[in-house]
Amino acid sequence: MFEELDPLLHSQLRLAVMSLLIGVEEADFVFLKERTNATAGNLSVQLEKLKEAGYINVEKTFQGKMPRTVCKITPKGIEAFENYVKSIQTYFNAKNLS
Amino acid sequence: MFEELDPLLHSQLRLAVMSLLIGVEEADFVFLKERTNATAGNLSVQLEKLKEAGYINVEKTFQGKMPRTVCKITPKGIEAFENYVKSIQTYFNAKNLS
DNA sequence: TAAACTAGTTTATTTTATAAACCAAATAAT
DNA sequence: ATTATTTGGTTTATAAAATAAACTAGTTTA
Repeated sequence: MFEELDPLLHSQLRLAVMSLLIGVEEADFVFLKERTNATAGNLSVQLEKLKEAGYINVEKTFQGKMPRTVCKITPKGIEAFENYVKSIQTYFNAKNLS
Repeated sequence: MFEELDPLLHSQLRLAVMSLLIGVEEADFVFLKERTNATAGNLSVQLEKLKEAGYINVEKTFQGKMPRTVCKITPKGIEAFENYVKSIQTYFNAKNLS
């Protein structure tokens, strides 16, 4: 009856990050940090997990002399996100099912 | 931008329980256990948390000689559930916002 | 009357989430 | 020029959650 909710996405911060990344070509650490209101430490940890899972790519570059970490959602990440959305919707509609 | 997700509902099992309870007048422990596929221990703990939060009422009765634990969602629980659904939807639509 | 089942609760363990502390380099102030 | 502050992070420690395993109390069945 209730589908498993992908534990990698069932996390407030990781879900927020994925929600942002799915709407843009790419986004850097600072942008994600500002938009999600996360602490840098927490964001760093959660980005690593999303990367580990193959849901995002993380590229470290330099912008002038300052480091820049750019993130981009992968096809696998898009699929996982869409699947998560579908799965959790079934919870919300549970009362309509047998 | 991203609303807080009620941590009491942002839990797979508690969300499943609330999804079930919102659709019925009441439900007992055994029913909830079967529908959610939870272990009894886990369900017991999570029901206690929902009760603590005032999201459900739990009544212990007897059915013949056997104990029976009946759960019922409260108005506060209904409100919290609807609010959670609304909040998480904003994540899914983040790409449409500024 | 012993074995197995029902309906749970309590406790212990593992996993997560999160913040706090830290680091290296860049820039600004004195 | 050297000290302070800021930027852009990572690592580590702690608190909270989820979960399973073990246990309890009573019932039914063999």
